[in-house]
Amino acid sequence: MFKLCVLILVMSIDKKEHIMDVAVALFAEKGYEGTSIRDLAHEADVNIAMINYYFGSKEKLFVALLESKARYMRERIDAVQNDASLTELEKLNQIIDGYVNRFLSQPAFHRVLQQELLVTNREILHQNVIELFTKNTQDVVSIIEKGVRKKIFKKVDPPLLFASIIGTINQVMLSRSMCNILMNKAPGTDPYQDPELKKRITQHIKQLVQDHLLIQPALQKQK
Amino acid sequence: MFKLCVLILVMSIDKKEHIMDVAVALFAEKGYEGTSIRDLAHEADVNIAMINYYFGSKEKLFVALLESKARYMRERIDAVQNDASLTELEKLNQIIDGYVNRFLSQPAFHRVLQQELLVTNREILHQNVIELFTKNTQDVVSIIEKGVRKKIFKKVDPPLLFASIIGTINQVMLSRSMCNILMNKAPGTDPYQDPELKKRITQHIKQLVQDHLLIQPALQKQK
DNA sequence: AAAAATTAATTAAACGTTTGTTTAATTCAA
DNA sequence: TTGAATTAAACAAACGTTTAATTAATTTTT
Repeated sequence: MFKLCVLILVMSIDKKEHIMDVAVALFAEKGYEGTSIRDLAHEADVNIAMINYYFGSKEKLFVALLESKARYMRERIDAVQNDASLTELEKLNQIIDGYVNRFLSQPAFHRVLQQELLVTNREILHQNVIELFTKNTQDVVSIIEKGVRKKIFKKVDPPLLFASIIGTINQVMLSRSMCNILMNKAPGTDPYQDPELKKRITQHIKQLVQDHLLIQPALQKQK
Repeated sequence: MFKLCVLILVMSIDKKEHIMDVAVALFAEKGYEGTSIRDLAHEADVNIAMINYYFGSKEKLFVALLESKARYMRERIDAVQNDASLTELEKLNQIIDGYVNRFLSQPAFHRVLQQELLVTNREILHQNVIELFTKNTQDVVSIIEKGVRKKIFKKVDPPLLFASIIGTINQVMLSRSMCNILMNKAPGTDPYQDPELKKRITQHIKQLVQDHLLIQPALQKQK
């Protein structure tokens, strides 16, 4: 009874968004192809026809969903990059903070994105995400290279270091049960809710990057 | 004409394996749900009914495929772990070599595995892979912890360091185009064929881990 | 302000495809 | 001649989508 009331309230605000929210959750759980419109309609408590009425088709719903939620990805690194008052390491640290925050704040959507990237065939998203990723990679790489030129950083493999940063976060988010194992939590719980997790991940990555980059880590630590 | 001959030759050796090989390639490209039995039959040049004749069902084919190919994952770390003649760092280095070799040697199957892990719903594989992953995580973690106790390693976050190792490889293999960007290659080429890639990844990860773990990296390097 | 007209939202039912699977007949090999 | 391998055809179920009818909301007219 209470659930019904909440549902009606939520739906009255914006039915389209309600459908999209349910879609993200279902796609994350079953995959895009694995989720039928009937599943979605039932779970969102709307008629099957409403989905095509609002979005046109299943694929268009998917695209709408991506464009709506992917905005949090588009926030570029420009701001950080052009801030002259920051050292290269500080820039990297801020970028790490940004990625961890964004990725962990929307685990379901993140999962949908990852799924889509692993399906080479479907071109809808691939192109867009790749493009964004290219830009981000180049930005981070150029920051690292600048640090290397300044002799602040050791000579490293910049693109692969970027892969390590992103890859660490992705790995933690790959599977809920995997995350629970990594975090030494009970198998059933939802690890992404824990604010401690975010802190732990950022700390680890920052330390990892710092150790890898700085020529005299001991000295830097003291400052 | 030549292609047809090769196909017949390959099929005559073992038709079941031929179907499974084509299935891995298709699943990797389109996903399990996105690949129809008709797709698969056409691509493998066999009758649709043959797939059910050999495997019983689409799902059983999938399980057979996983069990057949996943063996390369099951090769445990025991051998390395119990070798007393190796230092903790050397053990980690060997483990890194092992993961990079195994993951990069079968990129298509690796992609299928990753896809499956991202689908929370389907339980077929999840349980098995999780179980294996747990064991491997614990093994690597205990090696790191031993190094910490021996005061060879700094006090780090062992499970997250493991996540960084695996995550880096996974990140590189997430998308062919992404890998080409990371490797600064032409967009069309297949990066996983390049033997230089394997070398570069292992080198990077080993250096990353070493920098993160060793208390005096400068001294260690000289030895 | 009430009634009528118009537009939007919602529904159940049916549409044509495609899905995985099975059948029954046929070819092949032992 | 017997059993396995292979085929084309048909199967029911599920898929995304559309239709036509109905209800709700909004605007226009009186």
